[in-house]
Amino acid sequence: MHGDFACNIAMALAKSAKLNPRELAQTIVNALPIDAAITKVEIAGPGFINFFADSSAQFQVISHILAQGAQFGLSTAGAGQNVQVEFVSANPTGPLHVGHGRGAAYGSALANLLQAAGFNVHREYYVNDAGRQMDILAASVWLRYLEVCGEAIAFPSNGYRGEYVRDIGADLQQQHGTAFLKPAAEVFAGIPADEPQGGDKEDHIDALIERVKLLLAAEGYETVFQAGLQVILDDIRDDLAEFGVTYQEWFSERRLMTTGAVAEALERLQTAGYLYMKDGATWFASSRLGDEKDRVVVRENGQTTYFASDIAYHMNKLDRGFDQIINIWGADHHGYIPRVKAAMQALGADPERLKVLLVQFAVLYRGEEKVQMSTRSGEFVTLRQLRNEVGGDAARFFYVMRRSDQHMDFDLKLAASKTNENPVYYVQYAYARVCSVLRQLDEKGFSRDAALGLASLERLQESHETSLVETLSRYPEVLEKAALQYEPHQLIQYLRELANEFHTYYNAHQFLVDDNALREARLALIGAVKQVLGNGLKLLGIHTPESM
RNA sequence: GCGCCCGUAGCUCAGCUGGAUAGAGCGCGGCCCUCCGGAGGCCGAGGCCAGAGGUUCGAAUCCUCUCGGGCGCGCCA
Repeated sequence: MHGDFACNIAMALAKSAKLNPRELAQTIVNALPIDAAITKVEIAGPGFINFFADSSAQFQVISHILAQGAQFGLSTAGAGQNVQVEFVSANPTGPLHVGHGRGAAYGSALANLLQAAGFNVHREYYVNDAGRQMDILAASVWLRYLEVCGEAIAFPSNGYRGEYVRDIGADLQQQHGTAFLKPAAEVFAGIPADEPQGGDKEDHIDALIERVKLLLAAEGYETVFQAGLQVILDDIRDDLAEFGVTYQEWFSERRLMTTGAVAEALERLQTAGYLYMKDGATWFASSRLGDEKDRVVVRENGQTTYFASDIAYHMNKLDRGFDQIINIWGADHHGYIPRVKAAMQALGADPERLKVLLVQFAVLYRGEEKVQMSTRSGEFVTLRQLRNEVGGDAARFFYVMRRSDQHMDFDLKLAASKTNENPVYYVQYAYARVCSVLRQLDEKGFSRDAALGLASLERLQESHETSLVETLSRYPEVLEKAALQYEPHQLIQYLRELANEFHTYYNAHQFLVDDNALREARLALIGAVKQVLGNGLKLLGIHTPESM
């Protein structure tokens, strides 16, 4: 602010010292040792102590940045702790939509940040490939398949109606011909009416699922099920990869069930005395551990619940020895946190090891107009459409630009625009501009002498230059703070600030001057700017174009 | 009804483990070198930080209440 470093200790201690803050500050200043790196100490305002650093000490950061390159800014704050970051984890029942996009951009940026801060990061996607929703998908695929085979189907109102389901049904027909064909009359015989016919859509679809399983038998059902799962999961994987989001592991919920992990988790809860029977179901006494009420883990029909899988999943995470477990969830799941923490506690683990970060939904706009979305009718904007419309860089930038735990308005028109209204290009342009200047070197017949630049840094006496150096030197602390507070948007704020200072400098001074020492010093400075912009953008998963 | 989150410039948002004159982008009104890329820069107008109390030397920041908005309260996932 007012000094290179500021200190408020005099005000904080004024009361217990029974002195007024400025007097106390003076006493402290008088007692300070002399240090060559500090040129001046001042008392200001209500009692702040401001320290001014020697400029040559400040300039050293340029040499550090250029020497360390991509390593500059990395810290060891994480001390090699193992952190698992689980994010997106959308049900594989359809393509990712824009809501998942925010979790993807945020989770991926956060994971990169944590890694840069010295944590050992494990990125994971939890695949909900078990449960009723997947059965509904399998049934939907099969019904579309029957349509392709020529059967007349009244498609259930609660089924997955998206086009992609038709495609999967058609593929199934291509690969297996009529192997799974059954007459429509047989499929629907005795099934309770669907909602449009005055029935209950849930009863209707559940009965259909039972019928599909019966008619296809276990093996046939598995084929249809896998056809749907694999196509959709591959699509999600490709989609995320194109968005710059990759994982160390895709963790299957089904695997938890088939390996007996769910049963084992329930046994452990049983042994610990947290399970009881009521109304034919098995309940977990989560209310004893801070939850609002107890939760069912085994349904009356003998099926375990999603929550039971999640208990097993978190037990598995604990067993894998992660020091920190980070779950990134949609904000609509916030009520779910206490029961998961309760489960961890019941399993004998410290619930503090789990950190749940909530991502609020983004509301889409095209200019003034709100984009309506509805999952049930299959009318939603997919992440892929978003990327096609605005580009991956703009999408990531916009998603991460705001605090993740706050609602955001996402203006597609603005994100897609290639004008100065769009903040994405602002930062990239600064990077490209430095590249452009460096290209100009040759054209102007200058040759590079990096050593001369580093030896001439004290020539950088313009106010633009000293403040740019100050901003560059802040990068490591910004990075570390953004990581430890799980707030990538702090990094974006910083990069915008750095880009702004660079653009201002660019407009105020010529870099390619005839004075060799000054020119090289300036090139060293803007080279450092380029490096820091590049390091930051890379962590955010945004490209660094050399020209635009 | 109960619980969680949020109300900061015309708009979108930073700032929130208390600190100096509350910031940025867009929009709006002026302006910018025959010179490295004008996707840039400079200047200006624009605020009772939703409202009311409280704690404190000091509150946008912490506490309480009111008003306004979002979300959650399944043997769904």
